[in-house]
Amino acid sequence: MKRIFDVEHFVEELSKNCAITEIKKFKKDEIITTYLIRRSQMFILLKGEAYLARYDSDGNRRIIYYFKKNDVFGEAFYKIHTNRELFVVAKKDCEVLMLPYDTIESCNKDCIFHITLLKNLPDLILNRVADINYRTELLTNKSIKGKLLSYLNNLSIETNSKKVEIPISLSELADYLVIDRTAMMKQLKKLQDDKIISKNKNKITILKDDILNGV
Amino acid sequence: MKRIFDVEHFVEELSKNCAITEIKKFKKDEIITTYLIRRSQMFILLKGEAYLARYDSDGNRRIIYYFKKNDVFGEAFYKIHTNRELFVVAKKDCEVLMLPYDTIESCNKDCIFHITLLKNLPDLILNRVADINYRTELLTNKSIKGKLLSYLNNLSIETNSKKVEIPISLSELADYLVIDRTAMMKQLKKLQDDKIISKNKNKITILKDDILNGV
DNA sequence: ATGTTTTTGTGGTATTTACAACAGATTTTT
DNA sequence: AAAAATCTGTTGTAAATACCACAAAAACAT
Repeated sequence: MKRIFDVEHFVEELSKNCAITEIKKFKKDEIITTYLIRRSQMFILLKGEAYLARYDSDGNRRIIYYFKKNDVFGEAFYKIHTNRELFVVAKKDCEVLMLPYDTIESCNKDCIFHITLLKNLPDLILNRVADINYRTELLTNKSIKGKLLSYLNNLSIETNSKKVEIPISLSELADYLVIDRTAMMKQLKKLQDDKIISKNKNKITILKDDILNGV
Repeated sequence: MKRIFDVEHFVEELSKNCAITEIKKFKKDEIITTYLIRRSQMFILLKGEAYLARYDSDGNRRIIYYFKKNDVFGEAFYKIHTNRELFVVAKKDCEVLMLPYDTIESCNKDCIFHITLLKNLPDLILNRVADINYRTELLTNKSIKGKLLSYLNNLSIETNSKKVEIPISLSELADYLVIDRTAMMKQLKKLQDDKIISKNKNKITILKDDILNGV
């Protein structure tokens, strides 16, 4: 497994050397940024959790992504061609590193902070891309059963174990897979009835060898 | 709209100066690469069309992405944590630039080819990310109607016109939106009955002002 | 030009899913 | 420690969707 550069740790050590670094703190539910206009800014989440969401005209919230530590975000990752505003909101108290594009490169040549950051930025971005691709692949399943089994199968491979623990709440999982929570519960029950999995709260044991068979 | 660096044009002009550049041609239906093992290679599509697909044990093909000119792809964009192989296949005859990671930076310092490429790679990647995010956002719609209207609305904003032409076949669109084609046709018909759109083949006119309202 | 493949289009039906309503358990906030 | 909020779990029902079969139109290949 590829080791991920830990921005938080690195920032603590080196940010004092750099004059233009800006770290902002956000309380739960505060808006970190929006994607409506170009800001030529990138953000790296140092602490806490956040999500990217869209609010439709009925006030319904649709969550597009959950961001975790070391995740990179900002409007640079989006085409601005939509009339609905995207918000990044702090899910828990957050600490965010703000990176204006233009100054990323223009900082003092000897600034070890920016040199190191620049060197690691592509990896951070690629890591983020892998996350997005991973989710997209889950979403290319047409059925709830397919989404669930793909998700569980991936978890199982990642942890190299048939016993997996879903790291988010089942409510969030339903959001993440873009399915109705209660419909998901029914499928989870059916998977238990069919002896494909066993389950206790968010702890799930995969009982079959190739659960993706026939999905 | 951001101008995209055209790799094909650039390659034609400069690749002769570089010894390690490799361009490969693929015939329709040939496999360009797989994502099962780490290859430390990145690919840029210069000509033609390709798609990323997964084949399940029943031999069913599930298309994850369609790649177009200037698109960057490779296993670097994926976590390798799945036991199902991903293939990139030429949809039409293709020309592909192959970039081994390690040599991207290690080529002769004066090689203008690699210097230019390196400078533009982040943009190419970000552009690809925007595409992926765009699709993910479409897929976060729970209903066929929502997916269709989001898609049409985006097309309309992009072209700044109420009359849009779907650039792919309706079959491919259904794949792209991960919905059954015939179910999609029914929704398209319903949208016409409800006077939200009018349609002739793949030419669609949006009749309402805010079609996303209530989606 | 002719046969082949792909695409568009429609209708029927079984299945899946979303939605609503609710209650107890668990977690978080005050 | 109490109150509030979130989460898990279940049920019933209406609505949406996938799947099947089929035919005409269009695009493509020989």
